[in-house]
Amino acid sequence: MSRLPLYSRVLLEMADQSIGTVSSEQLAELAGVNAAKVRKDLSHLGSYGTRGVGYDVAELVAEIARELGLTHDWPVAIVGLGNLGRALANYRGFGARGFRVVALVDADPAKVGETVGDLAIEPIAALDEIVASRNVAIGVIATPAAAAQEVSDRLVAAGVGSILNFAPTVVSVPPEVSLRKVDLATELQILSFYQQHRAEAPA
Amino acid sequence: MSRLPLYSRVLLEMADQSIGTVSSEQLAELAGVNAAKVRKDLSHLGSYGTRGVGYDVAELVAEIARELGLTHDWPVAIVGLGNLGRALANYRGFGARGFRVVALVDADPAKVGETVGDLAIEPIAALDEIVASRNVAIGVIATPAAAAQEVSDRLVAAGVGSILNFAPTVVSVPPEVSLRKVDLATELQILSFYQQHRAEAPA
DNA sequence: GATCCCTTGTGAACAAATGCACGAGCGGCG
DNA sequence: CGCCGCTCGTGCATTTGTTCACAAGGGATC
Repeated sequence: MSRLPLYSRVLLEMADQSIGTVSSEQLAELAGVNAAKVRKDLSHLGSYGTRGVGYDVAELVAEIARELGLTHDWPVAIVGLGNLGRALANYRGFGARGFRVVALVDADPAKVGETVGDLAIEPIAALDEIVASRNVAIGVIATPAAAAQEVSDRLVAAGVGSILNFAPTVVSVPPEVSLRKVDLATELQILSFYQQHRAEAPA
Repeated sequence: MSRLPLYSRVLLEMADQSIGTVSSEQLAELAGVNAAKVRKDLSHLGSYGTRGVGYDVAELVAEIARELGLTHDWPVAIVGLGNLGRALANYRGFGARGFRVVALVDADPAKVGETVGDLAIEPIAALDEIVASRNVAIGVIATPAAAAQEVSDRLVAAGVGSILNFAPTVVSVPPEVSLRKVDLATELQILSFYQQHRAEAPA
């Protein structure tokens, strides 16, 4: 389920505060979801709770990390070093747990060679070689919309298994490749939608 | 529905190409969804299609824009001018359609006064006054996780109607305020999840 | 103006996700 | 050692969202 990362984060905070045990009720409260949902989600991982007591925080953190595949590093490549790409490259939380940015790629020859964070920007022609030699598993697309599909195709052809798309356009990938998208414009428009409807029909 | 922004984008591209009319089938293809879903979504806006022909692109664009509240500008304030906040402030697609960044706010006195894009960073103490005088409708939180809830509370207290949260933490808002979140870490972890499970159980 | 083709709009089947409610089982207390 | 209170795990009802299938209806052609 897609709520596991959320639980993971909450549980890590609890572990920092040396909290040893947590009930589904507390976890639900902190994660902003229903308690039954928490229990159902966690029961899919197997049975890690103790009736009458709750869940062991450390054990649950470990179990979720294992389920999410966070026990080993995933090499990440960022394609497109415009505003957003640079911000992502410098973003610390990125590498925080399990994700290591191992390559920055851009199509603009003027940018190639430039250093962002502690990596040099490489040309897109080298993409195949980079993905293969550094075992890149996840490709991040931060290019303009027009380039997104082609970059995606090249990443997939090079053997990337997952793509995170920030470009404001629909990209298609073969079914065996995972795709997630993050779209600022869409998010804003959804907020605008609610705002608009509140204005039209005030409570 | 949350698919309207997607349709809107596809339709705008079509309008650029001087395409006058579109069937639900075509639109579905380009948006990567089911044709029946497109029709059902659009039927919620009222009846704007012509049987046997399809939908008029220009008319549909206008109708969706109206529904989404994109016919007038929404003033946006960005709080937190770290890596991500700066990228957002410089992001052009932001202001592209209906969203105008009217204020940049940061808690760090060292940053106040600095110019990003064409706006000066203002102190967080001025938040109330800024929101009120500039009619800020949407607040964007790009602060560290620890500050997110407090910033959110202040934005809400100041009268903001919608919040877009980029900080990797759960923030709660009163029910009359809309909240969306964008969380890079979560997206990566979801990709990691699929990657992990593909590795465990290869097709 | 009648016929035919095409696409919409929608009712109904289907599927997925959510939430409730309660039985099962563990720990603590007397 | 038995009872009691607490919390997990889960079957079931309900809601929400998706998909199918088809009748209704517009436009073109003759």
